[in-house]
Amino acid sequence: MAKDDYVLEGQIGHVLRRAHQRASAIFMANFADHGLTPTQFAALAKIRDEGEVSQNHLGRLTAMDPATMKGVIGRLHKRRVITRKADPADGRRTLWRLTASGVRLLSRTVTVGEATTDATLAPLGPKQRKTLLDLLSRLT
Amino acid sequence: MAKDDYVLEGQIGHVLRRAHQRASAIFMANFADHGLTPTQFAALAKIRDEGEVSQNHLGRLTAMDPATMKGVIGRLHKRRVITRKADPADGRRTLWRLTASGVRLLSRTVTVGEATTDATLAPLGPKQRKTLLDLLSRLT
DNA sequence: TTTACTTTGTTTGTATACAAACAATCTGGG
DNA sequence: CCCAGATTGTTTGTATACAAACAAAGTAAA
Repeated sequence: MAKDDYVLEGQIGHVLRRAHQRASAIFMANFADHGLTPTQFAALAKIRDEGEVSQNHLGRLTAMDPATMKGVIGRLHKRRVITRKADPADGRRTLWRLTASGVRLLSRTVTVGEATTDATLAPLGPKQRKTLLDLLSRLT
Repeated sequence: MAKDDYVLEGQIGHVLRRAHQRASAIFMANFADHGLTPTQFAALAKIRDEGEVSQNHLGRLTAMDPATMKGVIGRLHKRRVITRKADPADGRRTLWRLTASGVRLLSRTVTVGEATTDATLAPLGPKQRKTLLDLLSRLT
């Protein structure tokens, strides 16, 4: 194998980047009416799961950098779908929770999220979908 | 299945995002000495494959938006690993090719790229790697 | 040839994504 | 109690990523 036989399309990083691009595009198309990005939706869903959660902890749950999390939280807050509260037990923490509007937005979009996964995985059969999810999870 | 049974970890978009994050992190660690990002490396490799290529066409080959391509090209140009040339046959086009320095940089890093793919796929066996690549390719 | 459409590259604006440095706060060990 | 070290959130800077709007240049059809 010569040094210059490098084929971009065989590199897992490149293939992952393209697959993620495609998934994001489908997501954005499906959520256009709701004005939510994939990370914003992920944050909303996790906040609901937790009920109340600090900014950094939410970042860990959704795999977002603290700096990235700040931006995502800021935009959700500006839209009034989440509210902040000081943590009485820890002066450093800000606790976030859904507003009534946020609860409505989320319950309105959960099915859209599922449709998005379905559309993204459309080229694969049920067994292959499971295999893909499984293999991808193992990379983490 | 109730509306609020949405599990973030089962959404293909989220799983792809995390896998891509991990692959990028491994790439950046491996290429730290060479100061190349995944997209910059992809662009270099494709320019070498093509010999000479226009900016937009390179973008299609590497799956990059024209606006994104401009930034990537600009940074590679600033580093003097690629040079521009007007296309004599089409006044709109800018043709890009590797400089001698770019050729050296690429031949020095091809093995690093392969090591990166290998490290990223480390949790999987040979057969599983092939399956993953195949399934991901089909999503595109 | 003239007009309509397309392609190429640029610019602006928004949204991740992360490194690095920082202040405020909390925790555990002595 | 005190202090070293860790955690939380912020800020700055760099690098994708893409929508939208645009000017310049090419193409094809009438």
